Amino acid sequence: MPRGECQGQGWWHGRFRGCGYRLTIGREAILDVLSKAPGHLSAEDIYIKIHPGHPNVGLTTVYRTLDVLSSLGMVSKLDFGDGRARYELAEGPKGAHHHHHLVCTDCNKVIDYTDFIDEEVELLRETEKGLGKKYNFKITNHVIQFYGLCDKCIHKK
Amino acid sequence: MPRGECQGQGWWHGRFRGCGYRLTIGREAILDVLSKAPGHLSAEDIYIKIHPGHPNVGLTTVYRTLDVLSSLGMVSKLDFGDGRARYELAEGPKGAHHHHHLVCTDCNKVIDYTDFIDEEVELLRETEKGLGKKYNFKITNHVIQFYGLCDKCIHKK
DNA sequence: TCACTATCGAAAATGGTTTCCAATTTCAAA
DNA sequence: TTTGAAATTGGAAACCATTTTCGATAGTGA
Repeated sequence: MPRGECQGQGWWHGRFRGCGYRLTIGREAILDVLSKAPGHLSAEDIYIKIHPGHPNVGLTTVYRTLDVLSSLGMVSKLDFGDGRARYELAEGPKGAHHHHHLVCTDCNKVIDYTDFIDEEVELLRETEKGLGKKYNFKITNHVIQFYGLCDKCIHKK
Repeated sequence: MPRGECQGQGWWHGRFRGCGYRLTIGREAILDVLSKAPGHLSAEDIYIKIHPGHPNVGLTTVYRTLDVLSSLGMVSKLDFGDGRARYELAEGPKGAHHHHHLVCTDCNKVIDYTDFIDEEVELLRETEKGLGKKYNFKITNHVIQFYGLCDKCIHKK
């Protein structure tokens, strides 16, 4: 994961070139899938979705690209505890679709919630600022997840 | 992970028995290590710490026990994104040592912070309540983590 | 004592992710 | 154009934390 730094603004194509990366067919295809499918795709999900139209894009490339996208801050890598990373397009803490996650520890169902987001984000922003200063961290991302049992799994046995 | 349900109160010994589990030497040793060492131990860390005094407790057992402890809510399973789970004794959202995490995505250094915890916890409690009701979730845990670059890694090229 | 489980450790298997490598593509400078 | 260095690629093999399997042992209640 070289050339990590480069959190500029701008988007997609320009962003890539500006950081010395090339926006190739494969990468575009991956971004395309991510922007169309509703969140939480695993590397394999993406690979499978891409394969019909781009049979020559390998799983390795998907992983590599997700890594790059992630280091550019364009994609968020999520972990719901099932041993398989998920990815979703990042939209910044103030983006219209910003959400947090509610994860069932039994069936691994994931609910995106946006309720309370405003309050959370506000608090988070302050916290981020304070922590960044105190610990000399350059904070780029946050994860808020609630774990528990979903409707079905509470009653299931 | 059988017999999942059993989030009673009480602690340790009584808690085990009450749920049909046995509190064996190995399990006690694991709880002991967790309660003494400062948080964030991986399964292997625990295995290594235990081994001198309990050479007959295998890594498998450590994993199994952590699983049980986790399902009993006595231990929190953490993920810092380095592909290796960490565990720490759970203390409940209101526990004296409750903290959240600040993770460097470059060197994987983890800082426990307690600043802002009060505000966070308060908001969290409300959110938890609201979400639980709205989505019919029985929320048992939450994760709040900030990711970024630590002091050293910002400047390290 | 007698079943009936829970539990055990070691070894093997699993499976997501990374690494390796040789071939290909891209792009800017000549 | 041509050219060469750097970026990128796919496939196979490696990696490695975690799980599963399996046969054996130990607790527990009757």
